[in-house]
Amino acid sequence: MGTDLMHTPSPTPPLDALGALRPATLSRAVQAEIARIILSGSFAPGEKLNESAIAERLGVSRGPVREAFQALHARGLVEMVPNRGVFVQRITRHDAVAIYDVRAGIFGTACRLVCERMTNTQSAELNALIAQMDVAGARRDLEAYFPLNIAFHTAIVNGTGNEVLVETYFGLVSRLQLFRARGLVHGGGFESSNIEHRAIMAALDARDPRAAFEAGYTHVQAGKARIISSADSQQAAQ
Amino acid sequence: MGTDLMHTPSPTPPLDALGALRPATLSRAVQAEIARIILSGSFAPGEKLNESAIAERLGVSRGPVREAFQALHARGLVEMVPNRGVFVQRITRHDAVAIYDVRAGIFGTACRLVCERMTNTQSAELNALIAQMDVAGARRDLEAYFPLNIAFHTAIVNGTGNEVLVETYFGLVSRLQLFRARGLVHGGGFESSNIEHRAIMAALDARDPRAAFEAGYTHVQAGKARIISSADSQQAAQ
DNA sequence: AAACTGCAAATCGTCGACAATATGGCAAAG
DNA sequence: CTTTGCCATATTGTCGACGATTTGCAGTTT
Repeated sequence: MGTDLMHTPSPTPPLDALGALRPATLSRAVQAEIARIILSGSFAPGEKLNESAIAERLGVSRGPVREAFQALHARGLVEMVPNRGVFVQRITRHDAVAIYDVRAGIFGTACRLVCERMTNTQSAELNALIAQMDVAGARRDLEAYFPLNIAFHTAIVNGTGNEVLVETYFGLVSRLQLFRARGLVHGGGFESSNIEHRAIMAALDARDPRAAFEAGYTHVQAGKARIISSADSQQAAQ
Repeated sequence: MGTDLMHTPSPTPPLDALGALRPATLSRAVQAEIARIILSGSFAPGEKLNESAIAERLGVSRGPVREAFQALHARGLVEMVPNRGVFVQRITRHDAVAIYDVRAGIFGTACRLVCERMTNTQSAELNALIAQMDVAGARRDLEAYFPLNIAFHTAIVNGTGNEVLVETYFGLVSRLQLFRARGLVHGGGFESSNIEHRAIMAALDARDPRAAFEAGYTHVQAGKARIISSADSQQAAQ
């Protein structure tokens, strides 16, 4: 009787108001936990993740762990080989370059989109962050500069109001954390970084979408160059 | 003994040469099948997908179906509500606009990246496709024009050699198919479309990356305007 | 000594069953 | 007649177990 899956007249649309916020389901919790561990760098890249071991460690069955693996694979954090298992995604320099190029395009696009709908409040917020970064930069206070830098980028990306863009952008950032987790010093040249932030801000305040894209794109590309060269030197020194 | 998952010395790197090409695992096959059915438009948007029913129909257990659902959720094709089930993703006009904006940024970036490393062979291939589209356009032969149009875009995206960009782009395209599957006539104004293709080509041949981005971005934005207005008129007529 | 073959252990893929949660209908109260 | 609470049903979430595939080792052969 109920197996006619072709013509169910869609009785109840989901209409999930008030969003699914909490990890009510166990799989979600497992996924969040494994993602946290991976991004913290506790697993070596390419390391095998044993289903049974993780299930036992988390006190759950293998089912939720397998579902969590699927989600992590979609996020690009693990690699799945049939009949072999899942491995922490191995990010080569080549991969990192590819991710950065896409991120540059996405972030530039975010700048462009924000430029077309920016409110005075948003502009003030961004300017305030730049000012704070100037202060932190003058003090060479990396611990203060770094979260401000992230907040600046996040404000622009979220400012688009484009949920797809937000998801795509942070997905790429997650994968790059996988690269940074190799023990990368990511401090080099943050003096020039805030100069680029001001260039973005200038294009935004000028309401020039094309210049905004260009400034955002260039900024990420510059960041790519800094990170990649840093990784190369570290790799050579190793 | 074997439960120490923190310090396995990563004995065998995956190194999956010769790639995982075919759905050796059952879950992959199930995922591919469900994705095919969804993208074919056989399911109404927002329709509930019953695990047991699909499992029985495909002759498998519920496990592989659940894993397939996870993957489909990551691809943005279904929505998962805890303790309620999974539903075919409902794409509103607002969502479609958001996806198109991101796709525009990605495709523009693809044009820019291709521009920086384009070979003569690639240029010739793209020009050939444009010529063929001219022929099909003159004949008003939509059946011939459409696959050529897809081939043109695909050639540019693949031409970047950036695997992350390729995945991201086609992921967005999949979601848009979900929007088109609502029974959208997507033929409107393909005369202007090939003019835009020539603009992209001109920027590529001129080796002007910024112009290439702009041409690609504008092209997708124009396509967005065509589809969205078409959807609006159809929705109004309904 | 090196390489190949076969076996045994481990791990993944899949399955059926039980428990928890949501859905829809029915009855009773207002 | 409407509304509210309860209960039967259906469906999802989770679990433990069985079969299939891979891996590593031991023994044998050239």
